[in-house]
Amino acid sequence: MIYNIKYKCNIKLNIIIFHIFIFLVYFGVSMNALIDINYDSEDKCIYLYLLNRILKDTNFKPYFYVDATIKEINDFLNSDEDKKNLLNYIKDLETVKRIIINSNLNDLKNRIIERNFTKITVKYPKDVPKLRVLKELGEVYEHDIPFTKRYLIDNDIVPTTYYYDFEDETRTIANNNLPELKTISFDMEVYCEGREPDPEKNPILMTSFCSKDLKKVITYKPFEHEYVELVKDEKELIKRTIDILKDYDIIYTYNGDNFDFPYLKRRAEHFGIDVFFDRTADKETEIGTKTKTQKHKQKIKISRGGIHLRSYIPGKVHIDLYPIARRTLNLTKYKLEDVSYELFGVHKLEVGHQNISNLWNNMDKNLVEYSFQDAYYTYKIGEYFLPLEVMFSRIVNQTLFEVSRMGSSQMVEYLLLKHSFKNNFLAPNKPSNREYQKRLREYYEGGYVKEPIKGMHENIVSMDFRALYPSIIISYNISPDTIDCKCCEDTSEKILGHWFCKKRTGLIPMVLRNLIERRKIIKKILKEKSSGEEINNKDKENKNNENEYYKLLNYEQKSLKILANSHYGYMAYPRARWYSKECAEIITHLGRTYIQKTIEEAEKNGFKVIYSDTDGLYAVLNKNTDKKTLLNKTYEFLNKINEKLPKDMELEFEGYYKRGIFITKKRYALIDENDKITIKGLEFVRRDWSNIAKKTQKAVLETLLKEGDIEKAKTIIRNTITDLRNGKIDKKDLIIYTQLTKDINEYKTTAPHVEVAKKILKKGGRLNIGDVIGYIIVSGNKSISERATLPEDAKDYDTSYYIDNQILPPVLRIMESLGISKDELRNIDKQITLDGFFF
DNA sequence: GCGGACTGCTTACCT
DNA sequence: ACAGGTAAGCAGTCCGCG
Repeated sequence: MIYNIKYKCNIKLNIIIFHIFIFLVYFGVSMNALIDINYDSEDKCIYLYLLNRILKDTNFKPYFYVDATIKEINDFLNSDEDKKNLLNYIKDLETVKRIIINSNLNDLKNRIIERNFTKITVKYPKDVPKLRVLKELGEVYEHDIPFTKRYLIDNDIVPTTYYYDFEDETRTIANNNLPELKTISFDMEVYCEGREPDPEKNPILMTSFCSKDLKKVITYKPFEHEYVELVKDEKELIKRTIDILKDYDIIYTYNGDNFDFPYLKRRAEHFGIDVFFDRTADKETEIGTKTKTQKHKQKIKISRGGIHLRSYIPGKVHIDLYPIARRTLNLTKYKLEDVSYELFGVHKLEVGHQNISNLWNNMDKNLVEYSFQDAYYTYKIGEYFLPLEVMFSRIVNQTLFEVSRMGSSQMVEYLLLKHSFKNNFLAPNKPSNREYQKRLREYYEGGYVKEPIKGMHENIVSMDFRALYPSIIISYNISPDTIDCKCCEDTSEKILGHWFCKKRTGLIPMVLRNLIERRKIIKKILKEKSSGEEINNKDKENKNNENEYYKLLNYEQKSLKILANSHYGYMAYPRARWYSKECAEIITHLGRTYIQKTIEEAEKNGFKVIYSDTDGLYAVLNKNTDKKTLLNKTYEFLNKINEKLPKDMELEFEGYYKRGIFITKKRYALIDENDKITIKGLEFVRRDWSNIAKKTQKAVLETLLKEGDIEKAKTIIRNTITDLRNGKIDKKDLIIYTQLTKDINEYKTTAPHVEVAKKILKKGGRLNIGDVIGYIIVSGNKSISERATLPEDAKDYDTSYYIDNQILPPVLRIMESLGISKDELRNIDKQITLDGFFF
């Protein structure tokens, strides 16, 4: 009820805010949101890129901390002539009180200590590394936080969020809306002859764009296609491309980080064109003084970030959707075509890279259509992923550009850095390489997995702990800054010999509680909404605004969940600043204790627990229990358990299933009342099995789960084998996909996908770590690896390999779990041999 | 010398 | 470039048999 009132207020408030907004716009003051931030080393200042304005800040200076007194620092720097030079870089030395975490658990001093450090403020970001020699005096802290990220943390600016008046110091957030960003997708076709295109030689043929109100393909050959804009030559094409992109805030690409932008830049340089993306309408304002200055130059920067490139344009948000798709979706492969099929169920036009030069030479307008479709789907995928990325950007407090390139551990780290700053902590340093190596060798036990009772079960219920690890962290206040605190040594219960502070909430539990509480509120609002959906009868426009509002809440809720679930893994991540193996170990230990206790209790209450993994379990009651009794007993049991659990922990009802087949740990299949089948771990869900093997397994499972008909299952297997023998199987269904997880030279063993990778390289192709390789096993008597062949080169396929190594093992494992003897199964194949004989 | 058992490396899944 | 737990395939080696 309370939330219902709140939600109604929100809607009213939104309307009021909207009117205020109109009022402010009218009188020349408008809400604004930050979309990017950049430090310009020529102008020596921070540029804040707002929606339609650039602000300049020359006041904020880089700084870091040293564990030494000002006098010690001065003496040190004056000790010889070389060091004296360093004094020039220092703008200010100041003694400040900060809280530091003592991470040495053998040291029985207090876990956290508040004491003096020297804050060293320098003139320019590049001066910080020069002054790192001060570590000879004492530990240096927060010296490696990038300046622009530091700016956002210290000034508490939430990117991609509307403020009433951005230039007002109090900076009040106006609403939850997505900023009105002008978004465009961009894609490029390049001339290539089978090999990887070379930017020194191969020209750009066309560039395509798609946005809300623009569909365009620029090229310099008169193709007949409605979207074509004809220019004189490649040089004009590049100029025009830059010109179009200038006026957008967000540029979506698919692999633009590593291909499109680096290539565009190289070609532009080749023609002597400057790759500047200044927006024509931009005005620059000095913070505080509000004086207009000269137009700013937004030049593209291609930098190296680990093994990958990053293509950054100051003031714009380049979102490369490829890495986002890789980590957000679980697919067999990740070409643009695969991702658009997954998200929209449509097959886009494909031409294959090797054919591009042909289509170009023949002036085939399919090339234009293909190119445009690339841009079109890139745009659609971009719009699909954007809201979630915006939410991450707001919660983590970093720009869209950065956040869209971060893994979850990095997001957690920036979230913690922000709260660490707010609470006057000094952030722990990243581990040295030596420390990293040491951490890599530290092992600890994870979740508990119960050996399943193999075979078919009926009337199954599943229950699981809601956010097990996060709730344990909060309940026990587990954090590197609360473990083994001096103040609670005598009063706390010991877990694996450790204990946690009872007087002060730790950094990680604090952050987690924030995330979880916010998510609870959102979930409640969304629940109220869906239950009140029919009753509400408002006019259309209001309804649309409302839906938008709820959609965003749903994205926020999702991002909160992802971030909350990443904290446990973060603490065990060897490169983490707030690394604590002890904390991680205790979390999993408590997790094991809780699930094992729950299993025990379930058994005591008449349940038979079929299977359990980490935070949940599947159970059945006696054979003849009907569904209603089962569910009643389950809820009764849940109540009983939840009464005993800490208040932040909860065992939840997950689902009811008619039937389930359990094969081994982590491998099982279930069917619910609506005949919806869930398959876990089996070959069907793995990419490194041929489609024919997966399809057969799925069909067998379906028959067994729906009808329990073993004979019918055998027939399916028999038919597939016959089809294989008769060569009736589509080539596509024979391809096996395997990911390349390291450099080709680092493999210690021969493996099919590695051998195929070598063949690709020989043909002049290029491969990256992470690429997925598809291959078919062709006939012959050499090893499987030697017979693994690129699908386009495969002339036939090895029937017996596909029968014995692909079709049979996955289905036979299922049949065996049902207690069918090996002898009986052998007959399946024999009968076919006979069939073949008689034909 | 032969063939199954075992081992190490590798991948992709589950939570 | 978030964790550990797990099954399973392929290549290569071991090992018992005779």
